[in-house]
Amino acid sequence: MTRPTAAGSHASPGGERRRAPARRGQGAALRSDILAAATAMIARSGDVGALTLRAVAREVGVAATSIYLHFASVEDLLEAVKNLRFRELTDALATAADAAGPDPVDRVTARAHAYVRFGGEHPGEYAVMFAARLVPASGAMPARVTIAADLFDAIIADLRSIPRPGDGAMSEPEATMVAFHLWTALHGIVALRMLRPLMDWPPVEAEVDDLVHRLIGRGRA
Amino acid sequence: MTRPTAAGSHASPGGERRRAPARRGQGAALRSDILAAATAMIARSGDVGALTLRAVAREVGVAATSIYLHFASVEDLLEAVKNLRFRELTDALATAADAAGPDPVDRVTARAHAYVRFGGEHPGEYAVMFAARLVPASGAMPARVTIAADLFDAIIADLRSIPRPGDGAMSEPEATMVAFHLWTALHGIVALRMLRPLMDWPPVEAEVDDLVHRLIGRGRA
DNA sequence: TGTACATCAGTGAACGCGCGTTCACTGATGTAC
DNA sequence: TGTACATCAGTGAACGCGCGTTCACTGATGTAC
Repeated sequence: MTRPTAAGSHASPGGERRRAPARRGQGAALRSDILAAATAMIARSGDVGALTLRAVAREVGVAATSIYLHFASVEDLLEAVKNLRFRELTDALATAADAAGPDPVDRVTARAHAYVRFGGEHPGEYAVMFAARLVPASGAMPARVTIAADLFDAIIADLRSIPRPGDGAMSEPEATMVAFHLWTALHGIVALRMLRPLMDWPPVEAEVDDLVHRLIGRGRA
Repeated sequence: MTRPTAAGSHASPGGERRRAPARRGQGAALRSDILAAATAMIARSGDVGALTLRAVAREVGVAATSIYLHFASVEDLLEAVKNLRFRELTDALATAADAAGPDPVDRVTARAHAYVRFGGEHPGEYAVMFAARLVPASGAMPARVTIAADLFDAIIADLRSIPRPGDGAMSEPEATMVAFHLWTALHGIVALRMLRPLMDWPPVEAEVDDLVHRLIGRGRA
């Protein structure tokens, strides 16, 4: 049986799929192919160390050196993947809050559920987004930090507009503290469920609901 | 200047320290030397991938093959290190609870502080303890799981003995849920402070105190 | 309309490195006779 | 008291592998004249 040749690629003697060169002016297409392949590999492994330049090149069906046409190094590529996924996460939270309507408790709860849903559905990507060397290579703040700051402010604003009869609204310091609690606790939920899949965790929706209610100072649901 | 030769070791032509062979019957000494070196390397890097058999052998001052005298593989060695550190963490929590006296809120709070203190003081080891392949290599439960289960039960017992005037003690399901909240939130605090050292986090003691009070249903401290 | 040339989108061989693991070997030190 | 031997605690060379990165090169395609 002769192998059919897919449009835009052909089988090499070794059997690997080889990507057809882009048309003139379409060189940037390789860049997104590389990003997509790197993301797929990360999604599978959840391991920063498993993302090697040569493995990405193999996955894309391109010479290892071709990666350098678009990324200066493996770290560069990894940083680009992280930023894309980070944007995706913040977008998911914003969308969830919008869909939840005007009630601040609903909005905060919706974001919390969206956060753990993202982590649960993209464990490998989530792990890599938050993976880091203990000693960071450069002291520069990545772009995603400011994106996260906006999100943080939006959550604090929602927390402060929660009506608490007889107790008054949250102060800014209190809301900030609760926002930190939310983030750390949700990260813990995602991370530990990922790292300890054999534990019998409570149902995740119930856990998040109960957590949010306790943190914002309401009684159990 | 002739190099002085340390007791129990001598300098090789290459300049590396070389460990003197153990005396007869003392072969197990190498095992603890290997564990100590592996722990030190992990403490420095916080990265499972950085722990290579050859690097450990270099650190100990021994031939790479000598590792095999005590560990079947790198994974074996890593597992041994993890179990040691895990025992250390659970011991620290038990000690903190004992020192806190009989009040259940004090005991839970003391354990929470001990947890984040352990993580803050041993970030590399903590990271490795909770590092895992996304797909675990073997389906077998490590020994540390049962240790953790005992600790979990102790915390649940403390939570259930917290007096709540007018509300009654926590039910077992409620206490279990709160124990999960505590663990995930504390893990989040340790992990995110480690992974995002440039963020301006709140003072950790205040964060933990506030978190514990919210989770157990008391007002702010 | 032709054609020389510049540019684009890559390729392929080679480098030196550190890795886990194997294999047969080596000294020193106890111990049985 | 000697001495042969077993055991202990390692060693050292070698293997094949995948890695990041370098370097000079190659076709195809557009474009100026």
